[in-house]
Amino acid sequence: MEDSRQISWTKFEPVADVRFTALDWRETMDGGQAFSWNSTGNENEFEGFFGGVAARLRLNAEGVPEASFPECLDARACIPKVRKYLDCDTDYGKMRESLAQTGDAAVIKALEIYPTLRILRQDPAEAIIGFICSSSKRIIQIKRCVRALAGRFGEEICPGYRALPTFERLARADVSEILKCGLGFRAAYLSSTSKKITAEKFEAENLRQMPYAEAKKYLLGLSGVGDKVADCILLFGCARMEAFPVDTWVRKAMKELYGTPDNPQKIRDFAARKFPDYAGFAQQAIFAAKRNGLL
DNA sequence: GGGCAGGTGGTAC
DNA sequence: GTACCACCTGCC
Repeated sequence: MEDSRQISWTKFEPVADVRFTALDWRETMDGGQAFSWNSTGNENEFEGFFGGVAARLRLNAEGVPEASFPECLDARACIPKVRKYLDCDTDYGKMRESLAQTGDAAVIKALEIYPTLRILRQDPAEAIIGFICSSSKRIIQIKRCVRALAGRFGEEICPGYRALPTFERLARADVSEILKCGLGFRAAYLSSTSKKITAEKFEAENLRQMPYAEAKKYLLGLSGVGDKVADCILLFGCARMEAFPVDTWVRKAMKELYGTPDNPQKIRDFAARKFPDYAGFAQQAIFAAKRNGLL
């Protein structure tokens, strides 16, 4: 984003008739769902990209999300994309009601703390890239990798602004080039996965339609994608609310809250039973609350 | 300066 | 099936 100041931006305008609390907004944009957003320094304002769109997103005084775009983009065409990205057309009421019906104290309290939390609808392909980078890394480091990959291999969206690269482009790249983006041992994973997807002509978008089990099985066949990363891709890249990514923090939190054994498979089974259909959304709320010391 | 991080894959029982 | 441990790199 270092060049972004050189381009001019359109006026901020509302994205949709939805509201976020400031806490929920920051949690949604900067809580580990996506890695392409960075704070602009202004309160509750982020700058980044998704798909072929670069944008600045912020919350206005009423809690309504607003967007601004580089002038080279057609803002009229971008607004609906942002609306979709923020999952504004999904009614979260039903999901929340279903989770409240479980009577689980932790999820009920977490949903009260985060009354307007949403799950971003990222591209599956972007989620695959982001979460392959994520293993054993902190969010700040993952963001750097993602930004470097875009800078080095991505198509230009606007001068100084690049999208995340396609798998075709990454498949052509030498691993040593990918390494320069700070991926470390994940560079080989990303290279191998890009080559596999390109060779098979697999469309990551298909993951959205595939049955959950089938989509997960496919993802597990990719290099650098294990259970946790596969579930992150399914939850944040395919809006599959039943996906329940189990990382070290979730393991700890689940043990504390429910006394679950320290076994990812058992934790997933437990969550699926406890929160039918929406385990992933429940986790996002519970885990955010836990991580921020609010639960 | 050593330990460890929002895991995965390979190997050894 | 389950239990380790190496793997890059950067930050504490």
